[in-house]
Amino acid sequence: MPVKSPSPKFAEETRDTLIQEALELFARHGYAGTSIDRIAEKVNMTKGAVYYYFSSKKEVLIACYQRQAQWVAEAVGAVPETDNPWDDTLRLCDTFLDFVVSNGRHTMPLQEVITFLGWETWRDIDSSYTMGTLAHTISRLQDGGWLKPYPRNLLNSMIYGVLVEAAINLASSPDDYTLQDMKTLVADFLGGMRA
Amino acid sequence: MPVKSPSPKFAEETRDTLIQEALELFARHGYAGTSIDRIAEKVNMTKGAVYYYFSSKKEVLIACYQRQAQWVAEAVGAVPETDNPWDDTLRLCDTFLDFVVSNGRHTMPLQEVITFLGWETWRDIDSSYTMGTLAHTISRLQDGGWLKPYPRNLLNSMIYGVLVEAAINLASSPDDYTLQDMKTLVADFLGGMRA
DNA sequence: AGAGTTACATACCGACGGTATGTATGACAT
DNA sequence: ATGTCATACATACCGTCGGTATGTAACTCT
Repeated sequence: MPVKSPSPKFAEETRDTLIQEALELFARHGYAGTSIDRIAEKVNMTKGAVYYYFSSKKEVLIACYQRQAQWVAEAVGAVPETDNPWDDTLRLCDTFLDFVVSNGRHTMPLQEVITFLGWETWRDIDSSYTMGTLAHTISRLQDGGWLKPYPRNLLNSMIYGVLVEAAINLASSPDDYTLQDMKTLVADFLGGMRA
Repeated sequence: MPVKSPSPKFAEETRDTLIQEALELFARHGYAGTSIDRIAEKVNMTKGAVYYYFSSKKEVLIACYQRQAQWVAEAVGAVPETDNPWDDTLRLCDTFLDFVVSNGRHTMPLQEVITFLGWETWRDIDSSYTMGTLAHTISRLQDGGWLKPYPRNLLNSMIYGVLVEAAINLASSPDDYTLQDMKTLVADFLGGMRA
């Protein structure tokens, strides 16, 4: 069997495609339903190669989720900031839902990531991405006195939680309601917390 | 080795303790972290015995979750119905959160159940228990014109989703906020949907 | 040209989900 | 009393999977 040239350039490339293909398998068949062997097979390698790049299956999941979180964060981070933090927050939520709906087939369900990574690890990763952006907007709301005086962590967790919940429902629902229905409900949810 | 008398009375009893012990192991060590062998060991039996009562590990999970859901449904179903559906709904939510907080150590995280059973199976089970009770209250709200005109399934899914999200956060949060904080937020969430 | 590092492949282990089969026990019909 | 049959398990085994240890070809550097 021919082996690729041992240059760090090729190695990074290999690692990159590894993450990409693993993410697709995780998204389609779930974490438990995707074996390392199958990931390796998809990139025409063996299990040993995967374990050369990642020390465990969990590490593969982490890398995949980091990439996924980065995508979401890029979409959400592209929302421009105006002088009205309330409208900014609403647009951020809408953008998040738009992204998840349009990319749902190629992303891993958050609940699964949380289950297999554990709550803390997940939160550590996510706080650098989408949750970070969201927390910033929420801080603007709170500092501007737009919201009732909730504890900060409660706000971040639950607003993000509602968005995640909305995303999951949109992804798995029949055609009982539309994306617009969901956006309206999320907006009303925020409205209920307004000072 | 002595074998128990093959009477259906003993068999039901055995199945019952099997569910009980499995539920405790699932709650403490998670689904993936609990092997059938370990469940069998805890009831002084072997794997074969477990597979006599359940056709798969998933079936064990289903049985355990049904029992857990029944407990929650009993607590939530005990909330009396008054002529004010709004207050009834709020009390139902509070009762749900109370129960989850006080029994959190002995119950399986919902996200894990959803992950391993799949969204549809979970919903099929849950609709007979807590979600059923909740749907009834929500229908009263909607029929009484208390709520904005959302699609029914959207309401049920998201309100329950928020409760589940709240429960998960309460179970895994540090002491950043209190149960009362969470109840206030949930109440405000419902307030945002008021007509 | 030899030594060391890189980028994999190969072979193997233990744990686990699941299955097939054996078997002691009691119920029941004769 | 005895044979038959279902019950309630135990035992033994298989395939898969996560993980590890080791081998090895290719390239780099001296």
